[in-house]
Amino acid sequence: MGALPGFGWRIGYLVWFLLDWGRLVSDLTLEDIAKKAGVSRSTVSRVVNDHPNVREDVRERVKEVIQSTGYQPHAAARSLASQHSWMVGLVLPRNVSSFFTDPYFPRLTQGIAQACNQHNYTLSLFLIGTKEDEEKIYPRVSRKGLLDGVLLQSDQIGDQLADQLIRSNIPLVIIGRPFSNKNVSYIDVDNTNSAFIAVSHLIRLGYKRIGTITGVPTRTVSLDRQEGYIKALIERGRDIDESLIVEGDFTEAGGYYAMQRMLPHKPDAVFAGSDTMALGAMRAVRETGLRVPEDIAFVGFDDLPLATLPEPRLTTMRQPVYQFGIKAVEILLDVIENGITPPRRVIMETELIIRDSCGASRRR
Amino acid sequence: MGALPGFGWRIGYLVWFLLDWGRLVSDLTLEDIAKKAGVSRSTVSRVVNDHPNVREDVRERVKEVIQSTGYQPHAAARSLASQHSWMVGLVLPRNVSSFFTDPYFPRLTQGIAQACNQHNYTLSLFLIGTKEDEEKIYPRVSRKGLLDGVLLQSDQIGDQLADQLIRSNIPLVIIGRPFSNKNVSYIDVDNTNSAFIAVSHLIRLGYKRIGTITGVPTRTVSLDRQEGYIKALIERGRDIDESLIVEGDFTEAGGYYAMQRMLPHKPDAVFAGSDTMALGAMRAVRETGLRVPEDIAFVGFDDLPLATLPEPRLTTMRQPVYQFGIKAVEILLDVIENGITPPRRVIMETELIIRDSCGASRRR
DNA sequence: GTGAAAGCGCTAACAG
DNA sequence: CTGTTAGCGCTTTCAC
Repeated sequence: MGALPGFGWRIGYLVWFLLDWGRLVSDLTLEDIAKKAGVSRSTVSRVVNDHPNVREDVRERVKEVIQSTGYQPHAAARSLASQHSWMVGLVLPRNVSSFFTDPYFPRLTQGIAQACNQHNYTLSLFLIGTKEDEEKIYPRVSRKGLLDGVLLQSDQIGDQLADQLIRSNIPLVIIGRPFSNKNVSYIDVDNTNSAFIAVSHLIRLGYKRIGTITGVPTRTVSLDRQEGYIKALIERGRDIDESLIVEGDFTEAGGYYAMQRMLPHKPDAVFAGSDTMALGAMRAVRETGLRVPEDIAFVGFDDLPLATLPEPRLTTMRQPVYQFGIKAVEILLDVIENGITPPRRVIMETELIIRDSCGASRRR
Repeated sequence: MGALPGFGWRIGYLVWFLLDWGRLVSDLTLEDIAKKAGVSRSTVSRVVNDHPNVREDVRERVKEVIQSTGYQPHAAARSLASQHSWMVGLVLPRNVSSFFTDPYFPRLTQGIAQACNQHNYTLSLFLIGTKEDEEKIYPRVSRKGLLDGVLLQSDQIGDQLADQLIRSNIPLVIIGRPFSNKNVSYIDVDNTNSAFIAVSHLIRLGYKRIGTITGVPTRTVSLDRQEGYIKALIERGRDIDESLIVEGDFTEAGGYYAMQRMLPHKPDAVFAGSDTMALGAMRAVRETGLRVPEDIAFVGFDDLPLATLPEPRLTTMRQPVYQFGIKAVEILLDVIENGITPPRRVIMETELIIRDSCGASRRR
């Protein structure tokens, strides 16, 4: 080919044509850049990856060529050669029927996405919608050469995926307290203690018949918060009235119906397992003509933006949902990049935000 | 090495040790499977990819080996060789401050994720959080060898990313009506006509001072719905009262404040640009002691689950948000797999869902 | 500091 | 129908 200058010229012509034309603007390879900069592939690779061993002027020259051509390394090629994809997966389970009903998950996702942006990782989202999805999820997530690590929202009891992922040894951080796995990194708040504090607050305000709306009983978050509720009552020598413990499902509607079931048992205060359920419950209360907090006081959990909106602003246990996401990614990347082995448990702080719905101001 | 049987044995030993041990369970390559099945790499590749040209019994044998070893092809290697990653990106812009406030986006995302699962594509999520993200987003999304195509929620005026992506020639489907680009595939509803119908409904019910809460004026969806509102009024010979057109931002709080600004101008009905804003607006109305729909009637837009919850159930223009996601993926995969070139525009159907907030029942 | 060379694990002609 | 042979574009020793 070197013997055919005319041919070489035609190639050049073709390339520039394509360069001006769109799609192929950057269909250049390391090789091409190397040629243009008068160095070898290795050197270009080094400057692309910020390796130290490159003379400063050479580095500059190469960088200029990269700039002017808009060269970008081929993601798959790089992954294959380096065994590192710079991608992490976020897996959200099926039971999360509340995914688009409860702002919790969007908020969490936002935090995670933000952290991924910051660290230049690509985020893959695995939403498990159907039972079939659930069965096919493991191979999809664990496929070799796809993800460097995975974030799994999993506090479901008997979560198979969590077990499989742990066994697979892929870097993993669980969001929420896993039910039965001891040897995983996870991030959570102390739900039991937080609930304890929330309910104690209601007790201190003098309420006598304090009920609770729990989440689905298949998640540790529900169990933990319920446990905190019970502990708080017992610590003050109160009896536990089963009729004041009703089950919701973390949705607004769930809170609404749960409250309808609780109302006949005359609670004077309610600790709801989430803000969204608290909102639904308060709606049920209003519909019967009762007032919040005068007739029934409320404390929620989450402190999502919606908590401050409705008329009696919601007293609630704030948990740093967005920060969950940020932190979870940080832990995961630490494992990925530094191979930290011992599982880490991170418990984030919660804070009781006292507003109107608990009646604190009027009870003073 | 063939001359050192002892060494070979040790290798075998090592492999089985690892096989039992977790992470490396599937760190087998095509080559390994080929060896175990007594065929060549190509043949294994063929059965993995369901190519027809494989004898039935050979196919069975290979499949068995694959089953028993839990072999999975290496994603990056496959992408590199086939120039096809089986990944699509979903890009959600920054202006979508409402991402975790308005259930619209979670719902859309769900539809997209569902469709990706179905078609065995991996979904990557790009949430643009900060201005910096915005600047770095194009190279990240367009990186060679990463995505087969991208879904872009873009009806922002002057969306640079959309322009860049179009020029890059990567398969692209835009969700929403792009402001200035003619040559793209996109999927949307007819917002103008839908708003027209919604407002006409209010006119027909006899309301005289019909206001509207618009979305941010930088999105076509806001402009289109406002246009429909104006057209409906003009068609009936009504004057346009500027004081009855107020701007929200697609959040509950935005609707609330917008309504507070509109209230002094005494509307008797309101067309809100989204359900979420309608909810906020209705809250503002309630707080002043006025009733919905007796004093002020409402029609919303979206028909997200929350529309049916509050006391006067919301009359609203239903748009098939989840279906958007499904359909958008289908179009995108069509382009990816069949290289359909001419841009496609898909306009989905809307439907006016009449409930209580418009006062239809009492006006009859 | 820099380049040559050997893969990473797979797909896809091309022979046979 | 099956195996051989080239790569896909990049990283990474290993010499120099």
